[in-house]
Amino acid sequence: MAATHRPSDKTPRTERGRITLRKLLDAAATEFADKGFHEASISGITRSAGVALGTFYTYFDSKDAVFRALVSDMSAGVGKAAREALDPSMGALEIERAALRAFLEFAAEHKEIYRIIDEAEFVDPDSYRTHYETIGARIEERLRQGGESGEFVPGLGTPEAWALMGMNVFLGLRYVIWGREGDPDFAEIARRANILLTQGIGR
Amino acid sequence: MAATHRPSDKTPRTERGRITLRKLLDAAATEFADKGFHEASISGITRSAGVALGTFYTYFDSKDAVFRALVSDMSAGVGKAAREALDPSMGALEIERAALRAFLEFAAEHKEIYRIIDEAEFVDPDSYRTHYETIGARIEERLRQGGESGEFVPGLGTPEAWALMGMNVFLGLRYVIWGREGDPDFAEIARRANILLTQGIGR
DNA sequence: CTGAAACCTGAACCACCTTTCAAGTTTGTT
DNA sequence: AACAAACTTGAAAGGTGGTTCAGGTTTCAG
Repeated sequence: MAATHRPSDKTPRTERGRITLRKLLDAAATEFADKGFHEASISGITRSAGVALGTFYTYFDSKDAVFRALVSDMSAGVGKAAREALDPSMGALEIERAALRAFLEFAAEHKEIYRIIDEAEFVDPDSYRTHYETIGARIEERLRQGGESGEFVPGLGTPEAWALMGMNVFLGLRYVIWGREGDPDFAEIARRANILLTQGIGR
Repeated sequence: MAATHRPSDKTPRTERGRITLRKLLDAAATEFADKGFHEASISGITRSAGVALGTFYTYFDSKDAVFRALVSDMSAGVGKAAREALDPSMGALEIERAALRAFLEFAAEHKEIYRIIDEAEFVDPDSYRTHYETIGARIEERLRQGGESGEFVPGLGTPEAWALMGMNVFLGLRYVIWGREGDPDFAEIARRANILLTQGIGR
């Protein structure tokens, strides 16, 4: 079962324990998203979870441990959301447009997740890297399939996958996290990105 | 002159002062890059600069202030490097390839800079945002000019500029910061990204 | 019902670090 | 030479917040 980072098993054994753990995780997600890892405090987390300070250590070994648990949960959540938005009956091109649109919508819905995953670059670099390498590999596989079906040019690989992923992430940064009054909507962004991706910008 | 964030003028007035300031900035860059903002300590910075702890506060108001000074210096450094690599006599397409290649080479040469700028997202969000918005605006302007000259399709704007910037940043992350044995070299990466950008991946 | 394991509590411990400051040294100008 | 301003020093103040722990309460199997 969802083994944490190291053998110390703090899995709750009673219903009460499971409820407390959930309250702590939710409170931690909010606290980390609001204040960032270092400004966040265990006492803030336990206060907003409504439990005593010491209770935290019944479920986690350290502040780092709860952060890692969150990143791993959330990274899985992103993957799940992406998978659910994609339908293998769609054409390869359509899949990429749908993937970007789903990504933007998911990010808008869960901005707190994105702040936490981004901060993992500094708090828990391994998780951060794994997160992007997993997504990158998935994109690369889609490009390969598009190449086989003849919808994409053949020979697409890792560089193209990372380029596409970077496109998507930065469009998310600009239009979701930093969105401005009067910005085009997500569908329009996905459409323009898709044109760029398919036809390029050259004449 | 490089005014810091707030009026407190700590600019050195003697040669000795300028030397000490430089030693502190260099030491701070290394310390922040190695350990990250929060793990880094003022005493670590002054120790590696070879000055007493208190000397730090002759030149900076706080730990945040030295970090801000570094981000602002480095952001300017990136811009300068980019400008120097580009020659207006090149065609629009060639400019984009040269820009990416210069970016990758600069990043390889100054990995510490990139960790610091990335961490600014959490330590000094305004600088971080300004950094990317400035670069984004510059790219957008190049796309517009390429559109006017007929080398690019017309109507390119902010979304395309951010998509292109994201491509470049993620290729840097993957091939410079996380580079692996057997990866293609920067010229090859820039070439493939350029093809993607120009012709797209559609058939 | 009963006892052991699970869970909860919060004061106190403790390690660490930023920032201050009063006293000393060096630099540059008159 | 002489003085003021610039600069340096490092001990200590002052805060913060992660982590521990001994003692109390709740849960649940037998």
